[in-house]
Amino acid sequence: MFNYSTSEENYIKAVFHLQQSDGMVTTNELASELKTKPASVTDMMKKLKNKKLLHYQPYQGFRLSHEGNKVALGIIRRHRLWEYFLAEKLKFSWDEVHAVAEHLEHVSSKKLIDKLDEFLGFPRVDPHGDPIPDVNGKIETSKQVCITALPLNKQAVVCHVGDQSSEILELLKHKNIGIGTKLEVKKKFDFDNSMEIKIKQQFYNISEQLAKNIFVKYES
Amino acid sequence: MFNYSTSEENYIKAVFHLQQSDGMVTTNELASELKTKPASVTDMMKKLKNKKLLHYQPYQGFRLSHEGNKVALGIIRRHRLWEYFLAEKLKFSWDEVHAVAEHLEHVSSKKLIDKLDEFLGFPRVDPHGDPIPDVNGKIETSKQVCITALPLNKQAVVCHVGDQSSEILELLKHKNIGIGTKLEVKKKFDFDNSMEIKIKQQFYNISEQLAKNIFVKYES
DNA sequence: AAATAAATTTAGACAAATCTAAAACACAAC
DNA sequence: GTTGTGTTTTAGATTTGTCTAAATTTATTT
Repeated sequence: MFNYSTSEENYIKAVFHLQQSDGMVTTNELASELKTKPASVTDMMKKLKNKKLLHYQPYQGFRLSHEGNKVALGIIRRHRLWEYFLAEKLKFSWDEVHAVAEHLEHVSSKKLIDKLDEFLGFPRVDPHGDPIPDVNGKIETSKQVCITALPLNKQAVVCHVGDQSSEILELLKHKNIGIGTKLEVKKKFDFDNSMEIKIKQQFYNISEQLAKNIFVKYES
Repeated sequence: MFNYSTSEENYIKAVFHLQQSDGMVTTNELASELKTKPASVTDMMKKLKNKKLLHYQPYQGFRLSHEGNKVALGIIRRHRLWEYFLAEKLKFSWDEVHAVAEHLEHVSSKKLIDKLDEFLGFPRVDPHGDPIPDVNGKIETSKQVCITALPLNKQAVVCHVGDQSSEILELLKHKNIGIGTKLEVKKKFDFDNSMEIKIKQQFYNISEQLAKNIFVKYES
């Protein structure tokens, strides 16, 4: 409907992501997510409140309004479609798509995005397994499970990776783990919460930090 | 090498285009091209001079330095590759590509552009017939002729359109004129410099303004 | 060569987005 | 219920890009 600056869009997107887990988002959380200062966050939150994109009472944290959520889903749609395009058509590797998509997502032409969607064949998930909102902002919520909660010896398929930093993606590439990879948890160690998983007859050791970022669906 | 703001890039691009015809570009020319005020132009010219992208002595007009030209060609490469992508892959019509490419051109990832170029099959000209600079900024200069200078009854092929406004492109679409269209000038009228051209057994009347914007190559 | 007109530059102001440092607030601990 | 700590907000400054209005320079005309 309206157009927002690159900066506004980045704040909106960050609030959207943080409120998934936290419900209410705080100033410090947002500042560290966006690598900016708390004072800057407050300034922007006032602005977005004026534009009715979020609910915010001083000192009480914030969450997106209905309108704010719609805007966020639009940005996420653009981001994930570009990621898909970069990986699928331009053959970017898994860990490179995110950074470039961060820029492309701010080019906001509805027609561009809808035609891109069509050109790509209406993909449902991006290269990290995250669902892509459709034209109306509807997003698929699949019941995925973190491998820390997976029972032993149960076959499952990687469908999502939590973190998007190039560090984690580099590590996963090294261990041959990607979206669609079939795996089984063979052992869990209580000492450090690390685990051993099996992929194609090969065994790998996974740290707790890494495990927390790998999500799977059961084989269907 | 370095990164420039969207605003800086727009000024650089505009100077590049204006100096093709004029040699030396003036403050007012640039201001009207960019729909801004002369004072803003002066401010930006000082900045670009400091960055050694252009030659400029107060009151003497300006032209791009060697470095400035290289930067300009990079921007033009991005713009025209995106235009080609939009028209060829996303099926945008001729008159829609320019506006969207204006935004995409500012996403400056060398890898993105080089991979896009490869994906598109290294096209040589954009949908308006303008040549696309290669990775090294080299640009094809073809000896094209404006139809105002075309002898009567000589077969020629449209290869370029001067103006890029959606108005002119809409008009051309209506008359079935596009890149690759074969035409012949049948008559010129001295009164208003309008002319009659023939396309596929059909005759069309072309105003002086329009004729000045249509460029052709002779049939080969 | 002086006067006038046009183009260009300067000076000062403003909006957006950011920052630092100081003040205000919330809340847990005593 | 006062105190203290950490969080959040305010106040004021900065940078980028823009503008208006005034001053300056260049060009034109007589």
